[in-house]
Amino acid sequence: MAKKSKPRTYHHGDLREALIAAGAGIIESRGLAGFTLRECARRAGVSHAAPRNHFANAEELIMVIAARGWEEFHAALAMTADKAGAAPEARLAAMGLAYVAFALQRPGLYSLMFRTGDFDAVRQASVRSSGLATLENASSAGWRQLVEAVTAVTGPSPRVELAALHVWSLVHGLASLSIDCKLKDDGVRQQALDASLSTLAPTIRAIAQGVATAA
Amino acid sequence: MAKKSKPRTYHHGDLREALIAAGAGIIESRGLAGFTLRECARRAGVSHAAPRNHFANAEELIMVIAARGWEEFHAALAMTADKAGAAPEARLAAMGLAYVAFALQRPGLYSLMFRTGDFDAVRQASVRSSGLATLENASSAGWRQLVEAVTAVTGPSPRVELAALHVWSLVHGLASLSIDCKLKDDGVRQQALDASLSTLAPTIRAIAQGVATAA
DNA sequence: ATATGTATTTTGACAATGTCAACATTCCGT
DNA sequence: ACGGAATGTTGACATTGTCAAAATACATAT
Repeated sequence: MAKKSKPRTYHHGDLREALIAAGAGIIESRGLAGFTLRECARRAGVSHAAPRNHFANAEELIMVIAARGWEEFHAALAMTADKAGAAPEARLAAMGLAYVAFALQRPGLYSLMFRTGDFDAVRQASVRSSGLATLENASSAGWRQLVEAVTAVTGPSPRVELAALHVWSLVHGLASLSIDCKLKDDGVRQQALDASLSTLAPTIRAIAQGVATAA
Repeated sequence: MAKKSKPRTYHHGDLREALIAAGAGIIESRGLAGFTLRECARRAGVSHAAPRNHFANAEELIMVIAARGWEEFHAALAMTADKAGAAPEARLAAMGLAYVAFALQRPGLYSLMFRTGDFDAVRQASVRSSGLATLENASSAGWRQLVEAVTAVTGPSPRVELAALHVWSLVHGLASLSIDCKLKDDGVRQQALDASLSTLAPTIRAIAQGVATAA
């Protein structure tokens, strides 16, 4: 009498994953504001207090979902980086495109990933939630990935991180503006993204070298 | 028996403004997640259902607070633009600094302003809430302001809006990353902002002209 | 294989919240 | 001064997150 096709470990199949999936679905369709622990339980076919055995509170489940988002995100970017050739500039541009594409394909998840979370409250209760440690791991792994791609373009420099931050701000800003409906037109967004990415290489070289580009 | 020192118009002083102020205070201190209509009422010293006479629902009050945020934001940027000299590049850089400064000084309000809101649901009930129309007004006024400042640097071009979008993405991205704690170090942020702004002029000229900058 | 302990789930409860309807109070124009 | 309209209060209801206690299914030791 498990849910469907998962006569897994215990009583009900593995509820933990079911709850994560349910929560992710809610967040994708209705956004974080529509997230409800009881609705997750309903979708998983269990009683309203069942989630408590797997997550100390609602916030913890949300954080685990965010961590999964980071993992997926990181994996998508890594795949893009692999597929793209070795040409540094093209690779960086491809990653920028993939970045924004991911954000627009899963706006709810992406927004959640960047939400100011109550990390401390969660760490306190995160002994059992193995997925939580990966949140900062996946996040910082993505950052290293970006720094690497930028370094390939600029060459080594103590200011590479500033250049990488420039790139990150640019793509994150464009993605956020698009998601938050401040930028509605798809065509304009595509043009803006292309334009920004095509001018990226000289800019980050200038930042890495610590001088302004020549006008 | 009004609240404190405002024997204003009606029964209780003007509750509308008191609720807006209370809500803004909550959002600044505890974030949008900590916002509660009943807490607003408490802070204003009225009963829990009193807000209903001024706002159809909680969302409407939130939207009005966001609209006020946009007005303040727009005013702050306009003042900066006025103070800065006529030199286009310096003016644009000053606006960028002011932009990020505002976002960091009022992170709760700034985040709220960029939240994906349920505009339609509010418009439906926004007959009486005069402040709501200003939300999109102030937002688009800020946009025009930015396009103008960018045009002053690039000269007129059909692609000016793409360049302006580049600038907006950059500062919004940096501000968002800072607020969301993905960028913790203040010194690094300041350096990154300086670096990005100092390379801005050539980049947006390149975008406006539709060609990549020379490497 | 059976008994016992443990992990998991359910049930029931409580406080807090948003929203509504009915009622009470205050204000304003006539 | 009076009556209607604006404003505020009270009480209620459904929903939610969280907790404690009881009930259930599983796993392991014997």
